[in-house]
Amino acid sequence: MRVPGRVLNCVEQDLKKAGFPPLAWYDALLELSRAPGGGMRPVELEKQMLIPQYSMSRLIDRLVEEGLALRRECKMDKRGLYVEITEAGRDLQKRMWSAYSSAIERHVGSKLSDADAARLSGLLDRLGCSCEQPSMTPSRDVASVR
Amino acid sequence: MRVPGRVLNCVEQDLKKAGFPPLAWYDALLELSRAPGGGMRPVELEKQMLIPQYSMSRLIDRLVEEGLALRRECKMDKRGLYVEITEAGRDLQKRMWSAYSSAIERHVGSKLSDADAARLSGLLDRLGCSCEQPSMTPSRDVASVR
DNA sequence: TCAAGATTGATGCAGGTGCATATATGGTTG
DNA sequence: CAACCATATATGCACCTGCATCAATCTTGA
Repeated sequence: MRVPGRVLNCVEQDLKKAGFPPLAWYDALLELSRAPGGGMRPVELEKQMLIPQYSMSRLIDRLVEEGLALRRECKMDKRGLYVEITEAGRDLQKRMWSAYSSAIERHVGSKLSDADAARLSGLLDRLGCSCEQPSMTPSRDVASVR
Repeated sequence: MRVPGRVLNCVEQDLKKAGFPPLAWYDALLELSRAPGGGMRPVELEKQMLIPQYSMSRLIDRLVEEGLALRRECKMDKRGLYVEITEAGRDLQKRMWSAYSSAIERHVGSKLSDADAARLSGLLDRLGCSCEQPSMTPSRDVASVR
């Protein structure tokens, strides 16, 4: 049970040693860079990355502080906002990928054949279903269907 | 990569909902309960659990605070100490096991056949090797073999 | 034997995370 | 359209973690 966490941790360490921010930053920047127009709603990002709402809020804080993304108002829904990746953000994402990919190769790729990696991935997929994040909404009593 | 962490997290949540402390407490109590005389050195525990030294130091703090273990002086090596599990500790470990095992069944066992679980375990084992914890000791230049 | 270095364990501090809750806006229903 | 509930995001607080470092005690080599 502890192995995957440690492997992921090793990858994070490699990134840190290379002077890069945590993997969560990469994930967010990657999602944003793929979004049409380079922007999306925090809620979307949360769902993609499967992290809790407050965690996303703070991640965005940090990205914005570092000039990697910016918050724009959302005209469709005034409760929300759009997060938009900046050029600096796109650039960092690309530079991180080189360190990230070599870390993956070092800690995973070099230890598993492609076939084994596929088997592992398949087995883990079966574990993953129905393992939801608390979603942070009290989500009242689901008993009554209205 | 994120699936195993989330599964482990689900198990932790189940334990918490049942009013139990974190899994790390269980692991430590289990190791201690198996030690001859119910006691061992923190350094040993660290190696077993693969957690950093300061983390173990604080885990012991908490176990002792809760009366689950106690620190005894180590006559062989006055730098160190012995951690000894108490009756309350043994009792908690046993009670946690029932919640723990059913959580494992719910989040893992029910999703994988025994054969698949064995396959998964085998694949993960291959990833695990050489993925060491920083061991917290500056561990000078390993270059010179003396 | 003694100084230099290694090992054991603890801890102050900065930063991250979860929980609960706040604020603002949207949606629905009677 | 008013009262209510839902959704989107932010934040105060307590706790946990990692890092760096400390003090005390071994160990070793000259």
